[in-house]
Amino acid sequence: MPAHPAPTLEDVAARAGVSRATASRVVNGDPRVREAARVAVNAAVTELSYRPNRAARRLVTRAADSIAVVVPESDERVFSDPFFSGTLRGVTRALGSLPMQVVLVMGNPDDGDHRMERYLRGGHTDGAIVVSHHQNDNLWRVLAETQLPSVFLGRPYAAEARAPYVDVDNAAGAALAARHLIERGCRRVGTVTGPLDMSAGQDRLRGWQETLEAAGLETDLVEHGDFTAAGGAEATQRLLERCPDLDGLFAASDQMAVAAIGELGVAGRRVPDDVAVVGYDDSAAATMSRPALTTVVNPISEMASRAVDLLLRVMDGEVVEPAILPTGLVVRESA
Amino acid sequence: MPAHPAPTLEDVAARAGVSRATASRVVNGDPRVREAARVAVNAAVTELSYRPNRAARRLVTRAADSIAVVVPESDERVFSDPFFSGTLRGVTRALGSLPMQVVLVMGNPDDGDHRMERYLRGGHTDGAIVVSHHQNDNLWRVLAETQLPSVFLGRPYAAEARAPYVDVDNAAGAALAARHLIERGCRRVGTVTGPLDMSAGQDRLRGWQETLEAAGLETDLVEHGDFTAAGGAEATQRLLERCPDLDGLFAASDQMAVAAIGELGVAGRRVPDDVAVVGYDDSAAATMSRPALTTVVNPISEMASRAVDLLLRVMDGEVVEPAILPTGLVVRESA
DNA sequence: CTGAAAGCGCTAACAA
DNA sequence: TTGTTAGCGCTTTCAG
Repeated sequence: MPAHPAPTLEDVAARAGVSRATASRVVNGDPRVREAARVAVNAAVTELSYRPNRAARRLVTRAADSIAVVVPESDERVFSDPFFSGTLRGVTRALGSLPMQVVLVMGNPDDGDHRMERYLRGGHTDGAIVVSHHQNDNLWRVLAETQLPSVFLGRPYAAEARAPYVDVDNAAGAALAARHLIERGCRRVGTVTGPLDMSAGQDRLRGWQETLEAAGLETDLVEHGDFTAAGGAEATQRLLERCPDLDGLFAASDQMAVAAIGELGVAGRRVPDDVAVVGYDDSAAATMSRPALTTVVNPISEMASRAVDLLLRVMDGEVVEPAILPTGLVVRESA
Repeated sequence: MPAHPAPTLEDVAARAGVSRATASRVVNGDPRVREAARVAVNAAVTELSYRPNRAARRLVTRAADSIAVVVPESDERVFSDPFFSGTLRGVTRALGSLPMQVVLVMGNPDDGDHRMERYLRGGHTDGAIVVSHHQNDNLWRVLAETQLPSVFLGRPYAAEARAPYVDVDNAAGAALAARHLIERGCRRVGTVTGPLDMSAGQDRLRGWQETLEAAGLETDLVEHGDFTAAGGAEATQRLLERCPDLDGLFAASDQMAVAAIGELGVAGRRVPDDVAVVGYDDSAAATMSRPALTTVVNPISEMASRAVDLLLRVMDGEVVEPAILPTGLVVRESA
């Protein structure tokens, strides 16, 4: 076995004929070093293929170096919903060139396996962004207890969770969708909701409901979905059974909206002529769908950058306020 | 600003009235401590909400604590192909309760952005598992230069890459598929390949080719795909144009096979009656597809555990041999 | 511009 | 069973 102990800064310094301090300066790009010394050190570094020991460096600089993106969902969900890839991408981008690792922590805390909680309590990361928080996942409690700097992407469900968050006004977004449907002339407007143990699911339902009520329409056409295509398809079927003369539909995610359009097609309804459909997210699927989806904008990557921004500040010990981002409606073909 | 400096083991020890060493023992679960001391220390830990400093611990134990799963693909790809979620899940499982972080490093090295290389060279992780390595991604070179312990999941394309890997015999798998098609009576057998800048793509093509040749059949019906559904659909269309009497099809991934079945349906062909289709991966999509997919088993999660196993040993300084896992064919409805 | 020296917080012999 | 004592490899004053 290569009993080669990894070369240390000491070795580099020796080889370059300078002190450890000077070697350190060169390695870290400190300008106050003579050219000759710099060259010598750099040469030694490559010859020895020296790599600084992160732990040692970190111990003294006290620099943070990893944040967790926490997603209390099965890895299956995580990898099939574009929402998560968008978030992860946004986080990565926002971190830019900061030398910080992003650790993706997935897992369903419901099914007895407490790996996520253990991980978070283990102090393996310097901060956390919680992405798809549900009513019962207790994440806010764990986070509060460990005092791990953290921010929620999406308002936490529990009011006790006094953690900073970034969100959009989901109710307002849903209201936009409902209003568009009503103004289009729809009178039997249904909705396929998101998970109701998430604030986004609740808020979107509420926005739809209040808008319909204000217009004097019935709000009984509610079917529960879970943001996934499969869930959306089933919910649409149920809606169609209950109300064959449905003429407008608000789905709380694009994935569900696309599935709904498929289901509607199977049932012989034309979109938007027979049933107008509005989705939520303005994901890639919205433009690729036939007909293209009218949908509410969910600024995922902005939310991700804001979350990173907040988190960095929390890690700095700052006290920050929640951020609410604006939303809007994109009108395409489906409504 | 909570100018609170984080409590150290020293503080805990003081509060518990023991020495730092004893406190350390308690924190690390060393059994050789008196019950009273243990209780006192634990109390102090919670009161002070003490969390060990990882950097300090690591500095002395020299224990590794994070490995990268490197995927030179766009995040879009990564999040839409079940192969990657399977791999990631397998890696996570195999790591079990080892206190090691898994860092997902994605990115397309082709498009000028060298973040991945920088990251790898930055020494941010203690090892790497490279998942979807392409001919030109130069990963093996970077890895060799940095001497970062690493293993490839899938044989590296470049012969110069003398890194350990785990793989299945992709050619044998493809041969299984081709033979099944031939024995079924197919005479005009086409294939939709994977990316040909990956060893898996190449090997599967070769296995198909050799088997057809051995049976005295034509091997001209080759269309290039890229493992994705969209790529598979397009390739199938081209195949159908070139050869309307196609009666057998081997697709190098389940995603492409499912897309092919869809495309075949659009073109008025019945599966398997008019065209028999065999996929590759035995992913979840294979059982959900209508008709259910006959497909070659790709033991993703076993490969992932083996990769972890090898990597751990490489990180220990051991020299390891590549591992080749067995494969097989699962016959369902599509062929 | 450079070097000497002082730790960062922790674990692991070694003694007691 | 416990405490004492050395560092782990690095950065950073502080003198020179």
